[in-house]
Amino acid sequence: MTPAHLERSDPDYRPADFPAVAVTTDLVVITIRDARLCVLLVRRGEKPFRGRWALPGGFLRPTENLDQAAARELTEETGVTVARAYLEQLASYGDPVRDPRMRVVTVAYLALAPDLPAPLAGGDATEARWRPVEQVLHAPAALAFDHGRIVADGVERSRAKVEYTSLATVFCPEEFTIAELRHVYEITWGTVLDPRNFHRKVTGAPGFVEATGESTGRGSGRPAQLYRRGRAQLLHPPMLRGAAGALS
Amino acid sequence: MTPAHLERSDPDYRPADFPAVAVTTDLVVITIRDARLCVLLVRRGEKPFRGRWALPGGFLRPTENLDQAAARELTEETGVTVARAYLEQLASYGDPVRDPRMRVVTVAYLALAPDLPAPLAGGDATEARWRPVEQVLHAPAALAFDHGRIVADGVERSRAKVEYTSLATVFCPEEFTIAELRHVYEITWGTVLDPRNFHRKVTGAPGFVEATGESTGRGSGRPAQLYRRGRAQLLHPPMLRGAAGALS
DNA sequence: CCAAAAGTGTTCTTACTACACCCATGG
DNA sequence: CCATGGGTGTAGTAAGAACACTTTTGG
Repeated sequence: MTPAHLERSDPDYRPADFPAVAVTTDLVVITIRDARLCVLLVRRGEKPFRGRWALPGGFLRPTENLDQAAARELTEETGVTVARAYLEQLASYGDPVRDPRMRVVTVAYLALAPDLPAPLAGGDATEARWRPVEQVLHAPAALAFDHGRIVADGVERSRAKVEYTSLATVFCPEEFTIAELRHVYEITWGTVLDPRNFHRKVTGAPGFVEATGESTGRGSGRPAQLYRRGRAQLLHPPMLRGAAGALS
Repeated sequence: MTPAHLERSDPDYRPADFPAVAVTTDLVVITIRDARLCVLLVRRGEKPFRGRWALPGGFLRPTENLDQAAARELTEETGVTVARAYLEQLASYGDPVRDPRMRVVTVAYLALAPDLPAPLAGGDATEARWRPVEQVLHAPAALAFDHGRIVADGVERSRAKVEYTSLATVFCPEEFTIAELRHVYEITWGTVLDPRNFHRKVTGAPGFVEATGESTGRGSGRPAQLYRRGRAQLLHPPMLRGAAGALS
């Protein structure tokens, strides 16, 4: 078989005729701020949808793959490195009329990050801001393009993933208490969990969290132990959010 | 705000300069044949990778969205309509050198279908065939492009989805016995399940299956009741495949 | 001492496991 | 009658739900 680099240089190998498409990556960056699930939005400085809020994103560059493009956008928009956050591909969106200029297919990524300093403005965004996801879910058409739908998909994925993975810890600082971790679940799901059963479940799940030995005295009441995230990626059995597991 | 059709015709609105990308959809069509999980492959009639086995797929057309492109490919390659099968977006793959001709981003779809007549050849495929997924997972590099990786991702998604959805029924004919449904799980997961507990769990899960009242006498032993798939999409609680739930 | 939050012990209940047992048909 | 697979009953066990109770701090 002919090596790839030879084939690439041979013009006969080009596909006959294909529709011109632009590919972008868009980011659904989710964090917890002021006890609310928030998503990062930027205000568009260009047409179309100039002045409307949209997801951060941009065109795929020639030499980078999809994951690299998303990681680059994340760092550009938030200053956060991939090491400190979590990034995974969400889904692709390619309705023919989703962008009025031309055919654009976007590969959306979901990023989960701890509470961050105020977001950076940059690129074609005149402004950047954290917005509570409830506002977006309630009025998805307020965002540019189909970004309201993408945010909804990202939030749904987040809510599902914290159930059976240890991802809830990426919303917490480096060291955190069990109560702080519980608040992450309560905010993500909009439920109230029993602190006592939650504590037992989290500390009993091997590799979920590991104690630092330190404790914190902030606030009233008995000081809480501090924990770091453990090595486990998956939770067996998962956390439960439904009728069961939640307080009535 | 300016209507979309006006913006589209205004050349000022075009993005300055974006890399030329071709977008394709590829299908991971999975079925059960001869008690094995099988994936549909086509033999390539064109360079690159001429003569190698690959996933069915093709270029996105100007007026269709991603789901429509995948549904069209599915019907073209298998003759199966979307109504009879299950189709969902799997993931997108966009490594810069995954196609030696040019930059190609593919949006892969996962299709689950009941046992089908011999697949159709068509398009640029000289031949089409069902191949046991184990062969592909064992030697992913035997397929063209990165299709081995895509198949692996599709199989993993299938195995996970039958756990908490009622999707296993799409592998069965219109009417099926509980034992046939159990075989779907056993083949998908490569485990052996207790027939008695499986029967109770499936018939006890509301909306999973509904009895037709008919029964079948094929084979020896007591005739089995026939069931149709129910309306439920999700299984609460899920089927279990791990150490628990399987026979030793 | 009291309020407040952290953390433990214990009972109740659900749901899965394992397996004995009965049912209905073909040969 | 026996073999074969379909289907039910039931005791044992793992894990969640609910909640009483103890611990440790600040005021």
